[in-house]
Amino acid sequence: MPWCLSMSSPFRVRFAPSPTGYLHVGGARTALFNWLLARRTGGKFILRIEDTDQARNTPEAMKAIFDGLRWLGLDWDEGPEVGGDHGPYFQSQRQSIYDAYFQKLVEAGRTYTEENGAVRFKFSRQPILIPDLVCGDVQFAATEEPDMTIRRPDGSYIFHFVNVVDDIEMRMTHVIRGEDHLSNTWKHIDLYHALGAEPPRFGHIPLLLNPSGSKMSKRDEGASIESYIQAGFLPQAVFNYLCLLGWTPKTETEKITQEQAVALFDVSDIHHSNARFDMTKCTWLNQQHLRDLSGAALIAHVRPWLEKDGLIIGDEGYAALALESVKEKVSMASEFTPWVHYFFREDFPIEDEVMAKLKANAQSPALLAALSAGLKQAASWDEAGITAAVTDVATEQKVKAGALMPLLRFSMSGQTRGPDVKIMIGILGKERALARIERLSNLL
RNA sequence: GACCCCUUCGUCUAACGGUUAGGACACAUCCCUUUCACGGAUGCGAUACGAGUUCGAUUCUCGUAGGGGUCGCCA
Repeated sequence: MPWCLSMSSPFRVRFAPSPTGYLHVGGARTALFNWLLARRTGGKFILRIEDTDQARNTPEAMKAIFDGLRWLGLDWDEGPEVGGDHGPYFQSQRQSIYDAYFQKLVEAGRTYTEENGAVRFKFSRQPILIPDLVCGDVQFAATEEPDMTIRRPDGSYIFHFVNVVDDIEMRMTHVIRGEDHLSNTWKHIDLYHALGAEPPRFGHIPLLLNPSGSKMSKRDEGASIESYIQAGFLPQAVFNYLCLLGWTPKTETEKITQEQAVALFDVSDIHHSNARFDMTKCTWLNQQHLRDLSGAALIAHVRPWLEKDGLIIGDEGYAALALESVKEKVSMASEFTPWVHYFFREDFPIEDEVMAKLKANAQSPALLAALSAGLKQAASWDEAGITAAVTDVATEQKVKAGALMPLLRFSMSGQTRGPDVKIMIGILGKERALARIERLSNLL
């Protein structure tokens, strides 16, 4: 049994972003691991907005955080738009709480005021041990750093202070965060002790690096969650890929569902070293998940991109067949259009390559005419009936059936790539198929 | 500069003292095939370096090098 299930009190973990940009992929993964821990243990996942820096906060950034987390399926049990017993969940609304805790520190004699009014916290200057869930015991010697400022001259508080106060007030039991915080954690523990509180269990997860090995920055491909939404990724695929960066589920395949991740997650399995981001593998995983979609779900996922490209989905049953016929050939929602556009319009272009191939063979017009006549006689308009009709034409024209297939493909789609020809013809229907052979013949 | 974390194929990783160091992505070749893809097969390819402990180190210890992080009146 994982260590986490043997503990009695319910876990309380949080994600505490500051709304100063977009939702960063590294932050999303931190949120993901916290969420997994909560869901795995039946605990609570809390969202807290650290918006103490009024100058840099934006409503857009706040929306990006909410949208991004929800898109990934990381729902929070307490926090903005949800509520909870430990609110408010915006630091900008918790000034009085901070004032009260600050007073405790003053009374304990652990503060002093600078000439300009800023207030510093007196470090205990004792060695401090961090029993880290991921890194193990990390020992910091008594510090020689200057005491830490916790309150500005204007009365507002610094990150380290509000972060600790909120984690105490919100009853956090575990803090899973990026390893970039490890070097400051002893300061937080010092604060917990000064406030007479028991520190939570810490777990510092490795950082996400870009392909060249440095910390993911704003400009790096895939840095914002929004970019995945816009690129046509499936949230379950991005969720899956993020799981794989820093953690290995003990499964046969790397493709896992959210449910599997929840069932298998264990903090003690989190890796110790940083991981580089690989968009190619993320894309591959998207393809794997895309194949699981069908019918209405597939249409819902792809529709925005088809409509953006001017294609109109009429009958959903027809559209589902069209999309399913090519879903294994693409890896992203944004890639469907060139594979399916001819299903949704009659005026599709005929590629130059197609015309060249047709004109290179003097038999093309005769074969097209024969196919038209043969298909008109097809006993049934399904794969078997179409196959039989084409075979008959091939026999009669003394060619291999394989030689006729490209002609049909060209007629139906005007291009060289697409789904299986018989499937394609079946979906289009007899009337349209014959009309398209006619149309191509007239162009020769 | 001080302190902290890390180091297995190009990338993500498996191995918790004993394996011909395994898998996935990528790449290459082949098979399948009307196209593209999927699928299947094969190939390519790694324990940073140096000591030590041990019968035996990818695994434990130390050193070196390299990478990352922290040291704000940012979060």
